[in-house]
Amino acid sequence: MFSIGQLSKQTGVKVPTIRYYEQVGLLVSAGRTEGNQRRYDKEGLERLGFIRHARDLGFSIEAITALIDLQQHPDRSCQEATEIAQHQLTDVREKLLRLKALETELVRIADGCDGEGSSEECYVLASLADHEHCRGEH
Amino acid sequence: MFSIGQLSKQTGVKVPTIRYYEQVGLLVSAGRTEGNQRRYDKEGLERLGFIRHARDLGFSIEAITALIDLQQHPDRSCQEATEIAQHQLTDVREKLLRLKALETELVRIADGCDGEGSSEECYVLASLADHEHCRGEH
DNA sequence: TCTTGAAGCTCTAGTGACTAGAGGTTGTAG
DNA sequence: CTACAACCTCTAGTCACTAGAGCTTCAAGA
Ligand SMILES: [Zn+2]
Ligand SMILES: [Zn+2]
Ligand SMILES: [Zn+2]
Ligand SMILES: [Zn+2]
Repeated sequence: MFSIGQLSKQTGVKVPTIRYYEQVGLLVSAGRTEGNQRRYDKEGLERLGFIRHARDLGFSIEAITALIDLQQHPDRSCQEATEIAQHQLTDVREKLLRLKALETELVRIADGCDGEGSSEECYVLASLADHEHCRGEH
Repeated sequence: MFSIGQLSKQTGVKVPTIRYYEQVGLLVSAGRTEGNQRRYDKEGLERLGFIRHARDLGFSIEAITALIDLQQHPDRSCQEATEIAQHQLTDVREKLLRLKALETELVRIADGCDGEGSSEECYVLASLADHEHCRGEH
């Protein structure tokens, strides 16, 4: 049995975050001591590892809840799991596209001024004031 | 003079968002009617355009506040403006790197299962359970 | 057995940048 | 003059935590 602190150390998830996961129904402790402290077993440790890894990959709490739910029913089809993963991939790709567009514009904007003039004639400020300066959409 | 709704239409910023910008000190109306409704002048319209564009480029409210502050003092050096832009660019690039790593792993994960098996033997779930499956860091 | 202090507990509130809704008031076109 | 769209303020909700107050428990050393 592990205390919440030991769980935290082993997974790299902060203690208040673990309590938060319990609050939203993602991870319940195996039980409590007489003094009301949480105790976890190996299963809890593994589940927190799963949560941690999925969060690191950007999955939402809601998605992770669904995935764990699926994991608890080994005989169910995993179709939903692939759908969730596909959705997450789509999401990441959309963000990538957006950020690439931003990067292009920001390079132009940031490199357009050496910061040695007055703010009146600053290319950074002028670029922000008018999207017409931009090369593309974003 | 424009009403808040007209300002909203011209800039594409929603009415409650404009009120929110006022609340955080970004955009104050030129005045109020007898009946307490906001009225904006051309300057307000331009400033909201600036805010909108900067937000679209991912700048934080705090950064935009500093940029507008600078804009109000045409004789000041624009060094801070370039610093803010550079910082934003760095930020975007960090996010890009992270998302690219995520994309790589998610492609592998999502393509690793056709969703037709049982959740027990699902590659998606197995990959989430163990970072060892991952090709790189993320 | 006692003491001490790290670690645990609950509860509330704050973060960023909005968004939604309730419940009431004003502006304006017909 | 009457409708009603648009406006007003205020509170609360979103997401995934994070911080802090004020208290209790656990475990190791004396
Ligand atoms: Zn400049
Ligand atoms: Zn632009
Ligand atoms: Zn599968
Ligand atoms: Zn991984």
